[in-house]
Amino acid sequence: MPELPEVETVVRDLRPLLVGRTIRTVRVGRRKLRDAWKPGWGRKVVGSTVAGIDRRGKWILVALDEPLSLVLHLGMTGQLRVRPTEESPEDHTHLRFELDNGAELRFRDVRRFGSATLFESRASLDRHLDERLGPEPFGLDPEYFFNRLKSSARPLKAALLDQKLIAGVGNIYADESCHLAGLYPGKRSNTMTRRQCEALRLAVERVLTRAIDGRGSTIRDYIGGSGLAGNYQNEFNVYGRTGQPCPACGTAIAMTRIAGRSSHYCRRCQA
DNA sequence: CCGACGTCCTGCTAGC
DNA sequence: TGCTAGCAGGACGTCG
Repeated sequence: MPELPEVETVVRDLRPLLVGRTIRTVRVGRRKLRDAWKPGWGRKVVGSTVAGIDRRGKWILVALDEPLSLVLHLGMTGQLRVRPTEESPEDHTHLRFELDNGAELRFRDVRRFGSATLFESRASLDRHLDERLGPEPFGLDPEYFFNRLKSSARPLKAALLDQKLIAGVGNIYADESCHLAGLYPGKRSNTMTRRQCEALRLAVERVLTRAIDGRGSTIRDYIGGSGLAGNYQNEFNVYGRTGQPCPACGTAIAMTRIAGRSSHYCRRCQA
């Protein structure tokens, strides 16, 4: 579920609750996440103090005592929250990091597409991120964006979901960005003009910024690090609005399958 | 190399 | 009311 705005919200929510706290114990659930938490990591993490928490694309990076980093991905249904230790954990809670103040960080993920791993050097963390992620969408170089889009015949939708091209965009914000830019998500990316690339680049920035301002979007599972739901789902122009009127022109929003994902758009506004 | 598609997993719900 | 096929915000591997 969570795309960049949701991950950013989780990180901002958790920062004041985690930074400066020391990890006392780690408890691991039986069922495996996509990348299994390795036995032995718990021992390495205990006694570490959280130095910071940040985001890169949809990845959450928790800096511990040098050179350790806890790296989490929420997948489709991941939730990361701090709760009182005495409160019994919900089903599908896979990891619990007990802190030094009577609270614990909990990672819960119903579908288990998420992951939680420990990196033991700055170099290995950087390699992991560099192998998977392109630049962040904010302040993206227009020339880079244009060149990358021109070099591939895949649909725009596939390009926007490609984390190596831009980090952090997912299905919701790809659709919303295409609508704001007036571009059909199935349009071949190598048919884009410079002007269209620029419109798309700015649309992505604007949509993501507004979504962050709204604390992300809650469709079903998403909650922030403090347990609050997002609000941006109320601002959607196309996503999940099949058959409802386009806010710009009133035409019924259409839905189709592009790049293997449900894609929502306005036939009239987007070409 | 590229793009299309299947797969991982569980829970909810639309439709019968 | 009860059942089930299909779908869900992501990422990665495989196939042609």
